[in-house]
Amino acid sequence: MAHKCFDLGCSMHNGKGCVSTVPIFNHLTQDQMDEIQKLIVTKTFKKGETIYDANTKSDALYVISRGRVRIDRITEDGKSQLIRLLNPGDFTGELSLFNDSIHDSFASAMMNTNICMIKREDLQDLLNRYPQISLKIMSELSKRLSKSEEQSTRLATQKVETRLALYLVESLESEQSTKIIHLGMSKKDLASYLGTSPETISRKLFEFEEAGYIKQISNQEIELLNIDELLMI
Amino acid sequence: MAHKCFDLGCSMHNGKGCVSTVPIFNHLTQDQMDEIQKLIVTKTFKKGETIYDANTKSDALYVISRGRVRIDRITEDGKSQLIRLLNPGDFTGELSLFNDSIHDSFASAMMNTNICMIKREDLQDLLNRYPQISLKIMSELSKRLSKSEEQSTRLATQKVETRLALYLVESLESEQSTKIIHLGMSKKDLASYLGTSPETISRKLFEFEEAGYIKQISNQEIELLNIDELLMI
DNA sequence: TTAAAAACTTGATGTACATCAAGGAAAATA
DNA sequence: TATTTTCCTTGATGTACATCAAGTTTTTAA
Repeated sequence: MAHKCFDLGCSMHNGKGCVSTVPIFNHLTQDQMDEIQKLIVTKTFKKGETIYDANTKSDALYVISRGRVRIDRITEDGKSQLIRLLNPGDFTGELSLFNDSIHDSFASAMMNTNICMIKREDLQDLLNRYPQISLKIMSELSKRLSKSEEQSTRLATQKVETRLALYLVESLESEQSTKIIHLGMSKKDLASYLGTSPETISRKLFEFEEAGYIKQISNQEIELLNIDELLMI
Repeated sequence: MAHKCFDLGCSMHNGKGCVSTVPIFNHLTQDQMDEIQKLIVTKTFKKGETIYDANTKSDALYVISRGRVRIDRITEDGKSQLIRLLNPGDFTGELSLFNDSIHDSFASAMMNTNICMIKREDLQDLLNRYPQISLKIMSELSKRLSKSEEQSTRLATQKVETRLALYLVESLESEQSTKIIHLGMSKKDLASYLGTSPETISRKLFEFEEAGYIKQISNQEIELLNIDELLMI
């Protein structure tokens, strides 16, 4: 489970750089991690800055070291959807890395963010020498594929209400004991992610609150009062 | 580009088995392919038979050798969606293979189908010795991820009309010269895949035909008459 | 600290699409 | 070939949700 990093005070930065903290590398020996660290270029992005654009062909693996990154997709006719949020330890850039293809989405920093970049050739070399890294990447890619397909199925078959309720409950799972979830994004972005409009999010949350299922504490904080009922929607 | 195999007369079967025909293995030397072939168990499934179920934990990679396979996802409340069709050369099973996780979807044969199966331990061993195979798998997984995210974005932002038009045009790309596409599935299944109802598919195709964009030749064959207009929808 | 810009809420209205129903066509099975 | 089953079509009706609009609050930036 990736360590969540919602505010600027939080940091995974340490003397060793980011290799030792990310799941795809931190299972290696110290010597191997030191070797990889030398190949890494760390870049800092300010809030709102673009990390890569759709239709560009940047050959690198991007690993989030500190901060938070959003991935958006643009349709043929200019609409956009938020498809993923990346927290420290997560990576992106795989499509243009393994496919001689251009990026099909764009990545931007949601707060001040540090990113570790490894060039395509360097990574290929690592993958050839340490097959374990490939296994980690395949594990991560297949998990993401599964989540993405689940999202498709929900968009295809469920009402907004249901998608929202499931989203709330699943957000809780990462933070234990307390029943307060931090959306970590605006409701406008949540609407985009769930394939609906901000107005509908607003109204549905109001309905949930009226029914006693949740309590809206602040714009991005929600307390879940009745998880069982939420799951029944 | 995978060789498409729509009817029973078509076959990729040959004396060497399926290793030499599938993209994730056919770049290896003959000796290596022969070695892999020995690890493979070939299974035959009749039309309609289940290959694996959701919630089972079968540790194998499934590579389609001959025939056609569908992957469906079931939601918490019992609705289902067709999410992928597999043709010869395609593989599945990766989630439970790389993650100690159970299948989150189920696979069934759409026609009589031959499948090559490799056990988890055997594959892990191969991946350790031939890192090239991992690269092919990562390439394939990231392409599928990209397609799945694109599908999400379309479901989230586009009208049924648009999704259908795009589907028709993109179906053509695999078959050159002629402008006739073979759906390869019932309209009921197409509706499920596109996140709509069979009735709506029926009506939209009728509208496309009325507008002169397409001609419905038979239930699963459609001639595209005006691709540019279809892309403008 | 104040001004400006986003984000959020709530109401009113419209529409794309689901669902139900029932007859007809095609496909599967015996 | 006959018979059953599944699939497809077309109409009628209902609804979940988008969109527009305008006021309000929160956040950001100067």
